Amino acid sequence: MIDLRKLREDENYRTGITHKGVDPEILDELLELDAACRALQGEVEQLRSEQNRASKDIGRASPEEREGKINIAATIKSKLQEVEAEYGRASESLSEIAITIPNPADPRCPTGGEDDYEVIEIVGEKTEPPPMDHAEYGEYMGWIEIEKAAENMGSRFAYLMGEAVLIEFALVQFTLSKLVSHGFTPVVPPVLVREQMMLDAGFFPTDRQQVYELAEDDLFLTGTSEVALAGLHRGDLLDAEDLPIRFGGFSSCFRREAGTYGKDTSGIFRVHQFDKVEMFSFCDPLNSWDELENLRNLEQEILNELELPYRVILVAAGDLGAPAALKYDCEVWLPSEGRYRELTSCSNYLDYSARRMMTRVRGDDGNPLIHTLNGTACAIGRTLVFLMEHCQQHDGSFKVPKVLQPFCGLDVIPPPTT
RNA sequence: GGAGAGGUGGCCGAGUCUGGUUGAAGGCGCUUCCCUGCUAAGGAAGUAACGGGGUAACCCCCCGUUCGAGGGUUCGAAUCCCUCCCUCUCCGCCA
Repeated sequence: MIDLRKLREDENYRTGITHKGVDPEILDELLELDAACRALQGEVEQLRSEQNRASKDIGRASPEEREGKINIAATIKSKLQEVEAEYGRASESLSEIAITIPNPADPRCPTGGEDDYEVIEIVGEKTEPPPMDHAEYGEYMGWIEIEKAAENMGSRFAYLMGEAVLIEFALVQFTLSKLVSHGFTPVVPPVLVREQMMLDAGFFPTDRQQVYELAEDDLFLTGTSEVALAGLHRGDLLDAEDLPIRFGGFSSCFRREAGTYGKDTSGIFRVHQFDKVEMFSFCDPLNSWDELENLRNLEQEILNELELPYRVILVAAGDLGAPAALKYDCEVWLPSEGRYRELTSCSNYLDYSARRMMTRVRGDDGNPLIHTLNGTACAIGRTLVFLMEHCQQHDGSFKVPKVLQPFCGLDVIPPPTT
């Protein structure tokens, strides 16, 4: 959730929000409600103070005096109840709007939408399309079973099979061991969370239609382990010397992919379920921007070691998710499509999620909210897509990237003999 | 799924039956000071968070909220009532 005080005091904060495409009128409305709320809060608190005094007075009073004093307190109470009801209504409509306001975009974000990204860095060479795209190759190698998945589960599901599974686990081991060496604690988090968790992590209400819901149990399947990881320090007051606290979460991820009809329909580029290793950092607000660069460096290191050609872009304000203030995407060259496609990303949420989570750091001058950051270490399914195209040899064999070989015991996987 | 017990400040733990200066005894821990050749022991004081407001600003002051969460009863709730969440014990079931 955004910082209402900053919104009314800091012009830059406001423009950061409008850059995300929020109508300024909504912000004005919000500020009016906020002012009204605070005024009412003052009234309520003053009346409550009077009432508290009156009640305490009754406790001290002699039995003869009580009747009269109770009457006095009762009239204060009825007045209080009126104002309280009004305040309740006001603050409810305030938070109803406030929760929908995205975190302001950082000034470094390019303005505009999806196509207005800024290219930061290009690594490696664009390559020619291989004989088969990943979907064809996956079927050829017996790694991806889509037809049976479609019959059993519907569209956008796949069985991952054979050596692809070994490579998946090699990717997990490879990235997790790298993260551990950088001070990340590995986590296998629950993938079902309560609605409150979704709200507090900053995913609801904006992304609600992307999430699978188990209505019977008021639980939601997470689209990324980030959601559960964010809750790992709910309500905690942390010591600065313990920060940053870094977690590497491994989990399956579930996405409804609503509104993507017709997009990426072949293969496993975009499916309802995939596995992912995610980085998450609880960071001192003083150096969260450095931490973002750390996460980006790690992502690039992983791509470098997998020998994938990619570019890094700075995502434009209008294309950021609600909680992100700044986001880098690493886009890998997909030869069959002749374009870069998103594989990993990292972003700084600043205090947007921490505000609802009430995760703070002990300070000399108050206890400020910590900053949370997250980044993809390895989106496994999609990484396999890129590997299937880049490591595919002309004889149909698959050359396992060097860094993965120790983790799966494979170097060159021959094509099927039949 | 069935039966029972319980959730109080950084931690432990009273208070709940019998509602009233209880933001909450006591202990531990922590901070500062004193004592001590050093350490240990001992003595003194302090020690929650969040929100709103005052102030040029604050280490300052005022007010409010918080005893798992949300409602209710009452002039007044940690204490009484309802709903929910969580933890523990026993039984059942189970990877």
